[in-house]
Amino acid sequence: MPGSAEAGGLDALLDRPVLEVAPALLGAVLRHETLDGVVAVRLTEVEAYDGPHDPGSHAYRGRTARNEVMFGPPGRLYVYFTYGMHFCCNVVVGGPGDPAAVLLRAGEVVEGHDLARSRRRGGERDLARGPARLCQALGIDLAHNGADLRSGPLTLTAGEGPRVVSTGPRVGLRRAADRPWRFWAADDPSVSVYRPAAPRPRRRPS
DNA sequence: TGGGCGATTGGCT
DNA sequence: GCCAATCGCCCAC
Repeated sequence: MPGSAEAGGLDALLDRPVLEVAPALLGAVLRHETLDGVVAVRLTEVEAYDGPHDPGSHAYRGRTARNEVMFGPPGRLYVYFTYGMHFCCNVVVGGPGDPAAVLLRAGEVVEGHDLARSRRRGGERDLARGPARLCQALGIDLAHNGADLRSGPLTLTAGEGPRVVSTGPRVGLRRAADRPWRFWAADDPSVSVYRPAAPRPRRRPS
């Protein structure tokens, strides 16, 4: 099946254009081991952010303290804090100086259900349904920004992807909202709900 | 140096 | 469907 990758093939997987990497990450498993135990999530929804060419990317306006990790080597986790209360995480793609990344938007908990539930409110289906929920279920925060996903407490393992991959516009973006760079496993209940960006109120409706 | 706004979520109408 | 929570980032002044 096209796009499928074997476990351990992470480096080969990430060494491709981000628009190819993103759908290929569907089915991959992100696993986090802490003192509390282990939670692992099989990815069912991701979004591609194409560095300097993409007005929707954090890296569009160049290197800053926040997006530093995006400019580093691939295979690391880029974590950012948003809305004053949530964390979201990305897999860094592309070589140094090419700040592409794949936002991990949703997944299905495949290991550590009890621990994930203790970190989150809500039912099984909602445990990792949405980028901030996924981070919460896995216990990911800013302390994990820049973490190497090949070894250590956080690992990403390529896996078999879904039979059908759907594509559509990314969620919540005002800029470049038309680019269909969101990828998800068709008919998977753990995929998050699409919400277009809230339109900015007109300053002076004249 | 100030202020608008965000790759969101959950609670309430 | 609507909206508050909540604060760091970043651009404009």
